[in-house]
Amino acid sequence: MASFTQTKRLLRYRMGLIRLKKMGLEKVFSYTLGKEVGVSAELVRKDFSAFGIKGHRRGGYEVDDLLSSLEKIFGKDRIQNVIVVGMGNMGRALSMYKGFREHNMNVVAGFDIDPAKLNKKFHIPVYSMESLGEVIEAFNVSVAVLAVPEVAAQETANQLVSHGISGILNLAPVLLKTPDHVLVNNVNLMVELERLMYHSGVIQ
Amino acid sequence: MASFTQTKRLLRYRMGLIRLKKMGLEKVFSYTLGKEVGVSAELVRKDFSAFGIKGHRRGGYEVDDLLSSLEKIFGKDRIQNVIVVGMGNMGRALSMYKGFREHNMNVVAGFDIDPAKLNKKFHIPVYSMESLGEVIEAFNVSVAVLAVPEVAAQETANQLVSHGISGILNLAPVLLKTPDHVLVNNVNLMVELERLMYHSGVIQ
DNA sequence: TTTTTATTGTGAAATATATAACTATTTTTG
DNA sequence: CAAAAATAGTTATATATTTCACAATAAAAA
Ligand SMILES: NC(=O)c1ccc[n+]([C@@H]2O[C@H](COP(=O)([O-])OP(=O)(O)OC[C@H]3O[C@@H](n4cnc5c(N)ncnc54)[C@H](O)[C@@H]3O)[C@@H](O)[C@H]2O)c1
Ligand SMILES: NC(=O)c1ccc[n+]([C@@H]2O[C@H](COP(=O)([O-])OP(=O)(O)OC[C@H]3O[C@@H](n4cnc5c(N)ncnc54)[C@H](O)[C@@H]3O)[C@@H](O)[C@H]2O)c1
Repeated sequence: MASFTQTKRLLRYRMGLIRLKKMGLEKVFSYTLGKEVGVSAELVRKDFSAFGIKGHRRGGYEVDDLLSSLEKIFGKDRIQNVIVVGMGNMGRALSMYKGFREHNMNVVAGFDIDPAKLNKKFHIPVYSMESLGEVIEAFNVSVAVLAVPEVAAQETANQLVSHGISGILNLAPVLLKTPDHVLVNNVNLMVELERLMYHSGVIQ
Repeated sequence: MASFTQTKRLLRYRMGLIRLKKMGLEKVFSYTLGKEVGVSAELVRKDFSAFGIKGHRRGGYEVDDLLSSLEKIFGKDRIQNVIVVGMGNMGRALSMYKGFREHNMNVVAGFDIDPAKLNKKFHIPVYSMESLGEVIEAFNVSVAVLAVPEVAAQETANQLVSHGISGILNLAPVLLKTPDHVLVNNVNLMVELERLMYHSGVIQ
């Protein structure tokens, strides 16, 4: 299977292609797309080649063909259901984000331990943690976004795993211990900001 | 200078060490810390070695020494001021996040183009874009978080650059064109979720 | 005190990732 | 129609990153 980094690029090509298509482009060259997403032309071609995506020599790639190939690779013909656990500042922001829906990811429900956060009339329904199993089954959910405080992250992850979740997008700044069949993708915004400061020369 | 990936690890060591210290640890071994943050023991040692951080043969590393070394490297003895541009769902969540302050990053102000979002009584003051230069200068800000819609991202980034910002944490799913002296760190949460789905075997 | 053990520090090897250089093919031009 | 130009596809090379292997050394045990 593709590497994690390569997958990231392919998904960015897809986003870039959607933009280019909106601007009226019907075909792209490797360097056009590369420039759009910040990747060298050679790497664009290599990535496509690795996935068996063909262009036309001297003619570039058909935008629609590329998009449908990528759509197939990433299962974008179907809608993927997702849940958000922890409906605080971050969880609410994510649950209201329109971008997910536009890319066929559907946040079907939120969960929280705090009774004050439970709300059936919110943008999406927010349930107590007891309903986790039920909702996961009903909506055939296998991926969850974890947005609970650091101290609760591991315990909550355990609950998710025990209810059959196999992918966690973890926003808490802590490493989760999970079984091998569960994949965790950590996004640590503090670290992202801190290293930006360091490398942009703000420090010292 | 260190690579971007290495810096990320060092910052995660720091967070892990803070946790371990809270749990009462006074010294750590490379494999203890490695386990805490998900890095091999060898790499932990190499990273420290690369920054001239010394441990004790057979005695591990002193937690306090490590933390103060890392604090020095990342300028954590001073408070770094940050602004958030785009006070929508994501911008507001970030501006209210306590974690930044706990790690000596201070979100001093928010900015928005929408008059309805302007508010001096919010958790942080929210200004119109006209005040950008003034606030950046007053608080000596060099790093900004960009949380405006995709279509406005490039234009807004240009404004930031023209006011002297040299680091941008970009949350919009688009590549920004900036001069060489400006560093952009892109965090694309959609791509992070999509590739989690792909690699966790949800797709197909 | 000597031996054993545990752990750091680091050079060598392996692996992964990206770039460069080249070939093949198609289109365009003269 | 032949030559030139442009671009995909691919192989070779370079660079970056991680792991392996082990010497050095300090602490603990005998
Ligand atoms: N807000 C941000 O901008 C931001 C930035 C970077 C990282 N993060 C991380 O994202 C996570 C969420 O941050 P936040 O600012 O939204 O926090 P928050 O405190 O606003 O919200 C956390 C929510 O989780 C709920 N919760 C607590 N324990 C729970 C449990 N055991 N089970 C289910 N729900 C539980 C709380 O009731 C609350 O609603 C944290 O780990 C934080 O470190 C947030
Ligand atoms: N909300 C999320 O969970 C989420 C997730 C992933 C990515 N993002 C990205 O983060 C960015 C912000 O998302 P959001 O959900 O907060 O959007 P939002 O629409 O809720 O907020 C955007 C804010 O930016 C302001 N704005 C618009 N144009 C501006 C301009 N030219 N200058 C200054 N301010 C301007 C708007 O008034 C609004 O307040 C988007 O690029 C989005 O794609 C958001």
